[in-house]
Amino acid sequence: MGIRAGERRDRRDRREPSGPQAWPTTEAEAVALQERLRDAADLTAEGPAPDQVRTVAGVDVAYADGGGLVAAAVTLDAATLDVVEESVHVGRTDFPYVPGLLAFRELPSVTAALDGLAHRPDVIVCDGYGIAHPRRAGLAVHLGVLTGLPCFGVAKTPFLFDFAQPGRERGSFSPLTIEGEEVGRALRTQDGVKPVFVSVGSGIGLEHATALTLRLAPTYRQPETTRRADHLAGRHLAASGQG
DNA sequence: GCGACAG
DNA sequence: ATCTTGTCGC
Repeated sequence: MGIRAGERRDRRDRREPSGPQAWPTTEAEAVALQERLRDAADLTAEGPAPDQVRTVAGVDVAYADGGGLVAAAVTLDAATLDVVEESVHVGRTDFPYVPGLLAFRELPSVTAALDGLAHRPDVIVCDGYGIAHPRRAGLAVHLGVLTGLPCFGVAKTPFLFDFAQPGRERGSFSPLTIEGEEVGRALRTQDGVKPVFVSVGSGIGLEHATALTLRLAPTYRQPETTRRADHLAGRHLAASGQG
């Protein structure tokens, strides 16, 4: 039944042998890995400007009861926003949702879905945070390091940072800060709607991540990458019985 | 010490 | 995340 938030489990309780690359199964191991990933992220690259991005992939996960899940990856043409290809992975997770450790719950299945794509996208957009994270190692940092691709996050709700409301017009933004350090932006993608929260993961700077997010969200609050992946995962979960 | 806390 | 109907507005 997996571990629960706040629960510890020592080595001999694991079912999998503990190799050097073993995926963490306890909170302590997960935190230790994040502290190494934080240093492996490329936070200096400007990354591709929107005009240089040909394809961009969105990833998301839909959950059933008991740990069952469907991860989806959808690649879009960055210029037209047409779907180029889709991939789903039906699996499960035993890692619980713990704020700050979301990557350990979602990424194994997300990477499996990405592996199902025939072509590597130029950029990946996550549903969650990058460096706007207590250890600067959110989902997008983790996935960027794992894939070696430019990666950033677009989240829907605030996490652990300070920010002021941006102007009401599409394109307005304000900084997300942690102890005075800028870790992302609250970005208004449509006039008068709640802002989304953009933070880089690895291999792309905040300027390009912001510009690409706006380009990916011409009509709705969330970028089309996230919407497409969200819908694909949900559709597939419903079709596969559970939900 | 007790909450709050991406999805 | 997920559970869920109608409803206000363009």
